[in-house]
Amino acid sequence: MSVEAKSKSHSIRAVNALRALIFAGELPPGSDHLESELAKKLGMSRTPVREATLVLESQGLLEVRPRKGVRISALSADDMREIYEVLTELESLAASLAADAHYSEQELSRLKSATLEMEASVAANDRESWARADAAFHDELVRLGGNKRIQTIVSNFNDQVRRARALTLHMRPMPQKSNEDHRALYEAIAKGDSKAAREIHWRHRTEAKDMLINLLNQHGLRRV
Amino acid sequence: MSVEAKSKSHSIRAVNALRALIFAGELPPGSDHLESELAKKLGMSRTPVREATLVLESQGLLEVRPRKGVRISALSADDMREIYEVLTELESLAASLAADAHYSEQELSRLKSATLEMEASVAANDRESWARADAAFHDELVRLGGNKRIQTIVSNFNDQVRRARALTLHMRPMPQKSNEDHRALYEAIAKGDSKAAREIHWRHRTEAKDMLINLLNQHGLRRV
DNA sequence: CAATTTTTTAACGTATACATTAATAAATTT
DNA sequence: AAATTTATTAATGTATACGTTAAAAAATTG
Repeated sequence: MSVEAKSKSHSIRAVNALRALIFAGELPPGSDHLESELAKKLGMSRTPVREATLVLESQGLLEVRPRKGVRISALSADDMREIYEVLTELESLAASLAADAHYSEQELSRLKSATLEMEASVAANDRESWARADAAFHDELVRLGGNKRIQTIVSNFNDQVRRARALTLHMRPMPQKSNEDHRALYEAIAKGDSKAAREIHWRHRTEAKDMLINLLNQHGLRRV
Repeated sequence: MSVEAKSKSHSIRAVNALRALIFAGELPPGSDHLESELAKKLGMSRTPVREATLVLESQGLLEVRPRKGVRISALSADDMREIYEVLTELESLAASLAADAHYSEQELSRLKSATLEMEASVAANDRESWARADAAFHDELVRLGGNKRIQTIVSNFNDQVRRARALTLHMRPMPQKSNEDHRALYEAIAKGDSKAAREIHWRHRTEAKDMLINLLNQHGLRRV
């Protein structure tokens, strides 16, 4: 039995299933879908589907447009800039908080191992594996920050830009510089230097934002 | 006919009505309420009420606890710290963005008038009026930042700490220093000095956070 | 034929009936 | 009487019926 099928309610299963369909590109950005279609596709009635769409709308993944169906969100370069501005700021805060927490090496081990994985991935020229380690690094960073609100917001926003990241992953040069940033950030956190941690990550994210937006523009990806 | 009654759907009216009941303290923090009770109170069926509770849950105002009713969120001092950390960071970013936008005096007029109102309120020893002007100032600041995502998050978080602010409004000394901060921030934005704008507002919010948390602790307000 | 009005259609919003299931109470056992 | 099992209750989760209403299609008018 799949994980989804174990979920208590159809409503929760609908949220997970719709997210999965969106991330898989089966419900592409900008496309419209009637409640009844989605209900049929998910094998349930409209009620739990409606509830799921409200939740996903509040997370910015789609928009409920009465009588026109739900529209899967399509982000412009400007939307991307807005989201990255917030991600930059909140992750930098998390980095600063993590440094102030004075974690032991033991407690920072997952952060460390993510940096090692990234370095190995770059050496092996494996972008997919690098992207997974990069995501793990950022997740762990935010977790170490210890602020649950930041975790929730960052998680939502990462969902929203997931497609754009996937699209541009193979357009980028191998992230050599990025790995140096991660290592420097790790050191700052281990030393408890919150000011440095904040600044290193802020620059790191700002550069990533500019890179992403330039790539989208260069490749004529108006909305993703 | 009231504004709420004009709203298209019962579902939207339920969201507004429940928010109003929460802010008015009629649904106090920590209290539980069955869907059917709320439906009866709002004069509609459970369906739109359920939809409203899902929306409000995603905004952090309540928690849906199956078979135990919805529980109105009660924030601890630590929750408050988390929320203020995020508010501090995002409003500071908004201040920085506003400065970078190089607005004209005309465009900054509402920000200016809010500072004047605050000064008049302090002179008149009128805390309620000061609080309204302060809220207007912060709203306008975030609006001038121009980032819609920041506006949404800040608005949600302000809703969550609204009760705590109201509770502590009359425990505070008259906000003399606060007005000086606002004036300095206005000047920094008018000059286009984004670094100063960010730092001034960051300190301002950090001090407000410490003040609020101290007041809650001193007065034994464990959860609000 | 264009513009307007009327009619039709169908998607949504809501109420309601019912199935499900967690929590409680009652009964039974030890 | 305590512990366990069984039965009951009631709140939720879901499906469905139906009224409402926006959009589309058809009919009418100028």
